[in-house]
Amino acid sequence: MLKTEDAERSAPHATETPTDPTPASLEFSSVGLDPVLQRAVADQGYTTMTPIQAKAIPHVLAGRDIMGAAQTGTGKTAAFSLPLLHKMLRHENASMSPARHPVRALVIAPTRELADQVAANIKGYAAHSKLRVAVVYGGIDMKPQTLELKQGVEVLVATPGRLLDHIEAKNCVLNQVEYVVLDEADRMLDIGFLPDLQRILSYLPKQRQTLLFSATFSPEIKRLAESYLQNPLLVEVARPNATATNVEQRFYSVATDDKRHAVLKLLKDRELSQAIVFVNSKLGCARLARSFERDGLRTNALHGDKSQDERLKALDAFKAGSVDVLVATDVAARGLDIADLPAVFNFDVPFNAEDYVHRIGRTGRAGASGLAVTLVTREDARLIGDIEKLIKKKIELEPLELDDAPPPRAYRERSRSEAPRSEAPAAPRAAERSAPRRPPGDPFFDRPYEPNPSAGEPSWEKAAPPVPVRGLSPNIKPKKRVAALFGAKLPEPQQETETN
DNA sequence: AAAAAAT
Repeated sequence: MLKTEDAERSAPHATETPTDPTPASLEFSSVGLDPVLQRAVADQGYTTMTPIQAKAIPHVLAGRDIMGAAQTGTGKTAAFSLPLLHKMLRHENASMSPARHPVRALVIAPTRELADQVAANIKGYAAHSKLRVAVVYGGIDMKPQTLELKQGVEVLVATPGRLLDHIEAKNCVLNQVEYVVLDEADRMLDIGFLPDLQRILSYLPKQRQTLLFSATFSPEIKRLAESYLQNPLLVEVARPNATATNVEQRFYSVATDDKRHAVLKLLKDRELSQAIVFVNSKLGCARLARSFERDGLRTNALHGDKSQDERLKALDAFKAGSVDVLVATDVAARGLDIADLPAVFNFDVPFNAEDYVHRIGRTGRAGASGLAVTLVTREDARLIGDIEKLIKKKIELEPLELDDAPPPRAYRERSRSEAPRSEAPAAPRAAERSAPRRPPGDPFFDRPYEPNPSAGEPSWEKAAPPVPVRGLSPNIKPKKRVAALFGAKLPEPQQETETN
């Protein structure tokens, strides 16, 4: 969410929706939220809505099913949680017995950390109300969660696996859920999550309001999503898959063996106080983190093979500034809100272009500026082409001049206790002394993708027209549709039973 | 070529 002065900087590239009840102004006070919520919003210093909030809140209040697309870091969580909380406060469910405590709103997220964060935000908005907000996810003891659920919660935030555990253990009652939100909806609907998601949805009433939010929506996912929505409305304030304009995106062509060196050099040259370095595999993540540690950087690894305790600690330490470099897999790609993060590195080019958008969305949040560096090897040409097409921006590959010296050892000399964290890492002396013998490297390959307007390909400036959301075509079953979408086989039913 | 999410 943006504060007043920031709001104008990220003016909406509005895609008008015909039935759009645009609020009178961008002030939170103009949409008539319950005073209890307005107070909570004010507590956090917010007065002005972001574009996605201004556009989505009236429709959510009006009870519409929504597919919401807006760039990363523009306040999607508040866009759905404030109006839902408002409705829950206004409409006390008279039929519900006070002895039972049915969940009324369910929010599902793709990672534990994101579920945690979303729950924390919603708790903030609900702070002055009596609504109870809980979060459940795997990797930690189930008992405290069970206890909390049994005492009753109105808003439940969850990751899919643990939620199913609780459902099947009858720890929570979901047959009176009125509102469902899929955060990072395109991820929740992808092949890996879909079976769990479908099972969860099968426990919910058909009659409900469903909200889908993400910064990225492929046309295929949009179509699939329709089958879970009733008379849905597409709310978008930027072309889907758009990257934030306040993030400087650089692409350097480097040799695989030079990548580590390149990160160290750029950290120094750009005087970056902190950065997330994304890698594609858990093993690579652990190795790179260890290597940075040997170079004297304060480093943590964050990936799915770490214990939940370690994961949370790594994230907290990074947020607190006691760690400079967080090496992470795509577990950290989506949704995480790390205030004032100056830079994101793609040590590996992500396999999915969508993940590129989400990764770099960790910087430049709430209108701040950010730097996104992607290291590109010759094997990555196709992936870069995919990204170019997705974000509809021309990608200029640049050479990166590396010193011939070995990766800087001067980092080692920097003691952990000295050197305030705002200071840039110490200069690598060896690197400074030796003249660069390597000539400035040429990009390894030609431009991977040039738009061809005569072939109907979009030009960089012109955003693709918004895709209208139409009704579900009833003759295609969602499962089949997914199989068709991905050209892949769905998990065989036997595979599930085999695991016992 | 992978990661994530239950144990």
